[in-house]
Amino acid sequence: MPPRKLTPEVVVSAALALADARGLDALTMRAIARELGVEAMSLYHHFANKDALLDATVDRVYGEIVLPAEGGDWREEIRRRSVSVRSVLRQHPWALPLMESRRTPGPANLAYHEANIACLRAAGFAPRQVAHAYAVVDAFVYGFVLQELTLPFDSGSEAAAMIGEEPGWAGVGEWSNMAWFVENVVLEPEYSFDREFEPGLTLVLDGIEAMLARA
Amino acid sequence: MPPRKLTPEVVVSAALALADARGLDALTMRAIARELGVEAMSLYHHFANKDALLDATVDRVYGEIVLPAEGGDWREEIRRRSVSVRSVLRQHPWALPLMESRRTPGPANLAYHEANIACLRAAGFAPRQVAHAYAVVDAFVYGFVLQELTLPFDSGSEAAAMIGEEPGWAGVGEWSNMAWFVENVVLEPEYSFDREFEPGLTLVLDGIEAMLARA
DNA sequence: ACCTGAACACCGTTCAAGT
DNA sequence: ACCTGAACACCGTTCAAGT
Repeated sequence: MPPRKLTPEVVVSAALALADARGLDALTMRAIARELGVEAMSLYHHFANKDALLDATVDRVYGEIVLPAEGGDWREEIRRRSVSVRSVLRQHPWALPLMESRRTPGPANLAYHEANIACLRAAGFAPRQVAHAYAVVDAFVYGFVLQELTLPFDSGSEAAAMIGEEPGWAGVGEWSNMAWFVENVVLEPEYSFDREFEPGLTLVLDGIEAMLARA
Repeated sequence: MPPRKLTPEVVVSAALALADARGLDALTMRAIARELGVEAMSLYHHFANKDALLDATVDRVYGEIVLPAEGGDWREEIRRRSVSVRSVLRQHPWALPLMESRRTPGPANLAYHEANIACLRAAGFAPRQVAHAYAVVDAFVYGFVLQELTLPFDSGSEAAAMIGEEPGWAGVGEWSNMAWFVENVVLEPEYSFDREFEPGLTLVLDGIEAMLARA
């Protein structure tokens, strides 16, 4: 790495690239510094400590999310930004675990919240309706990604391989219902957990629409 | 700590208690051993490495979840287990971040999946309907807890305190919509993010019911 | 102002040694 | 079989020192 001038932005970029390439465990102060051709202690001139650097790195990830527009069709806007959240978190799978521990929202995080509230408010949602809608959509989106990232298999074929390994896994008895599920869903050639996202999101958006209609 | 006979179960109990008391960062092999009146290296006689110990500890948390019964009203069963998942994860706030990184489900985790599938199957769900319902409910529940644990404030009064600290936070301009939201929702005396759980869960369960009706 | 290098108090884990 | 103690290669972070 050429010794570019060290700024917080440059440090965060290096941290992001390192985490993407080698995972969260590899994200050490020494490793980030090495990537920048500098000593670990130099980073402390730009960030109070590692936590502050992680806060800034997480906020950079927030900055990649496509924000909903104010004044458009709220359903389409929220749908698009939900797809974007998922896509960003899949590009940086180390980021979600990190987000849970940070409690000091950065500017991009705040801008994200601002845009979402603005979108729903402009669409005529009452304050309480914004609270309900926002909570349930975000819960679904974050929770779905969390499941995706944790899943021990990505597709039917990988699941089949996993079952092949576990001796007697699909055997009747203790886990007969899982066996039934695997056989009739997971092993279907067109199955992929991925595909549960769209119908789930639609279900949630339908629910919000129904809530509006009731009011 | 009296030097009880060391077994995997005893070690996991110590790890759980330590994490509950002092958080995930305090959960080191040395600290767990100290709690048991033993040396760090003794733990390696019962677990291959720290990861294996964490796997077992996470599985113990899964074991605390109240499982849905097979044959009851699926809505009530799933509702109750969802409330239980949330309650367990709030008792062990360090567990959720940990779950994301573990990819080898333990026996309690498998039993949890088995019971959920059994419940929906017994209620007459087709395989594909089980997949949809399960994905969307779990996404909502895990995602909601994730938001709860990450939230920088727990109640309106804490939010008010936070806003008081940030100079010009509620000022118009850049974050006017957040200001509107805080004023009209967060600062309402009866508001608490907690309360979004029940309506959100109801919305999701209603959506599943509607899906069944359409089939 | 910005970066360094040695040092400190920690980690997880190895290995050979004790009982 | 089960536990120990020293050691190794790491951490984040301090501090005093360099430019």
